[in-house]
Amino acid sequence: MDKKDKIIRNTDARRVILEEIRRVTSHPTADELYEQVRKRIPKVSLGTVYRNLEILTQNGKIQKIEAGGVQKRFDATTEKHYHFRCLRCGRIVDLTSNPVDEIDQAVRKLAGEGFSGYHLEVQGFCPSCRSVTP
Amino acid sequence: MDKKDKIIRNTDARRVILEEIRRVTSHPTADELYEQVRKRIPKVSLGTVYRNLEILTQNGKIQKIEAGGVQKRFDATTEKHYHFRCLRCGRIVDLTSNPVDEIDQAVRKLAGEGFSGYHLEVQGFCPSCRSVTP
DNA sequence: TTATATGCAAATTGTTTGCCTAGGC
DNA sequence: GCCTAGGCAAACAATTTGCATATAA
Repeated sequence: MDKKDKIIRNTDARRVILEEIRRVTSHPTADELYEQVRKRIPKVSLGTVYRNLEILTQNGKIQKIEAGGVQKRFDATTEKHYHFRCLRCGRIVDLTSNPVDEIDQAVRKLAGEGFSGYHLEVQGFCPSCRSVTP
Repeated sequence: MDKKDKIIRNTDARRVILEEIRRVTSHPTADELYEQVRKRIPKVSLGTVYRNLEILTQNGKIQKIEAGGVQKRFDATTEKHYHFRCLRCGRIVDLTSNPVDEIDQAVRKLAGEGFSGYHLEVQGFCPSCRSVTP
């Protein structure tokens, strides 16, 4: 039996976590959710919340907002450009091709003028990671 | 004297950190830089690297790639949409207006087809944070 | 000389994991 | 009954901070 065929049980904690995240539009953090869930299941643990958020994400029920990655990275280039992050090795490369203005315009159309900047991160597998076993 | 007028000294550590980050295009993490800097200033400390990266970022000499934020956030909406993150309070709101396809297209033009997804995060101050003291 | 910067270590913060028990199917 | 999930606490990883000393200006 494949690892992905593991049976996903329908537990209280899991159901309540999903309900609570669906109740709000605030994009809660793990421990904001923990606080909410605790009102309904007082003995739930933070570990359970993290484990279930991970599982729900794997199953496409929710999404983890995960631009960024674990460690912060630094960039000597301060001009506008975009980033490609490899989902396997974590490497970041610059995307410097031309549609900068195009994206700029679309973002402006989307967000108005009340913003100070934006960050576009394209994700996928970099060439060297694409050539190894999945 | 304003806090921002603090005199920035020209120290060895600071200069070497900046040189090292400029020497590469790999968007190093703090401890990758620490390893590099250590080759030239063996007794440098990781704390110094972090402190200087922060200062260099404040001064616009480098940029911290900081989509994300410290804690991960979760989203019950799995359809494509974008996020606005308030730089003061950290709140995230969805940007769901229409130029989704426009941005999609521009990203495709930018990155080709070899990607699995992307994340657009617009940053600024949200209305309630805009109305309090800077 | 004096305020800024550093080294070092300890503290914090966010997240993950091991282990043993509970509970869904 | 078996195997996935949960609780709890300890382990981890990344980053920040306090404090005494060093150093640029």
